[in-house]
Amino acid sequence: MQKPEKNPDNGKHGSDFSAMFAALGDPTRLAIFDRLADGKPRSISVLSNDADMTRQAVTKHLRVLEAAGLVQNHRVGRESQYAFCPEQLAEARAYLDQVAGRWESALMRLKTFVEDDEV
Amino acid sequence: MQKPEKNPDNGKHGSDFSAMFAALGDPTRLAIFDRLADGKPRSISVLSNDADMTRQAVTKHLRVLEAAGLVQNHRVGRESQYAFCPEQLAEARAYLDQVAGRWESALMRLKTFVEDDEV
DNA sequence: TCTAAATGCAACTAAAAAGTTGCATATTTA
DNA sequence: TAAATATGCAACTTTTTAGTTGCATTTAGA
Repeated sequence: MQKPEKNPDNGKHGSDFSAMFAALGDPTRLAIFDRLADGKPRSISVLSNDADMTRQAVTKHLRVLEAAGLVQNHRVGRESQYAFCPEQLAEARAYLDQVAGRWESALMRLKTFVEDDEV
Repeated sequence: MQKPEKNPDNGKHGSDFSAMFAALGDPTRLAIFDRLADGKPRSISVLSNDADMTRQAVTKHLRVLEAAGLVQNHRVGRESQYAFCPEQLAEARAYLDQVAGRWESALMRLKTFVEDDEV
């Protein structure tokens, strides 16, 4: 069987969100993101100190988080500080809320249907 | 520089959540998950019909979602139906809410600090 | 100014993920 | 029962990701 290639449409639902979830989908990155949630910006060196990997690896992770819009970077002196960035987090939450909402609605419709059927 | 290996501790924060985010971090999987949120179980064939890839690829994606606890599977006759599973979604939402809460608290403390300083 | 600290860049390796293909098996249904 | 449908398993290729290493550059400080 060959590659089907059916969908000529694009855009729609949460296809954009997958990149953000992917960014959070690595334990190291999630740990960094979690840590930065206290609002204090931290340099690459500081963030590397308690990671079990090299500074370069941490740098790459930070760039992935930055590309996903989850953290922001700005250079101060010789160091590069990364800080929490709440907008994308809000988007992710809104998306998951929306999915959960659809699920709840579906449940509700089912319940109503069953009740109507029982009368 | 060698592998640092600093952290002998384990567990704590959101390290478990990274697997779930990783499961949602693929566009195909997120699309499937999103689609199943209407509560209707669907067979592998049905889900494969509008994916631009083979049935086997979709099967693998479904197993990843299942391993993450995001969907459930049960065999009916010759077909294998996958259905939405809300528990893990709730966990993800709760986790993101908690992170957002920490961020808000940090903001609040900063605001208070600045105001106190201005008096 | 000379050195140490913080980072960047590029090339590389290794491992995991995504996807395909071919074939076998179970289940409907004509 | 024979054909068609739905799936499973295993081997394989390709692409991406995670991580390291070596070296160059920039900045802070003694």
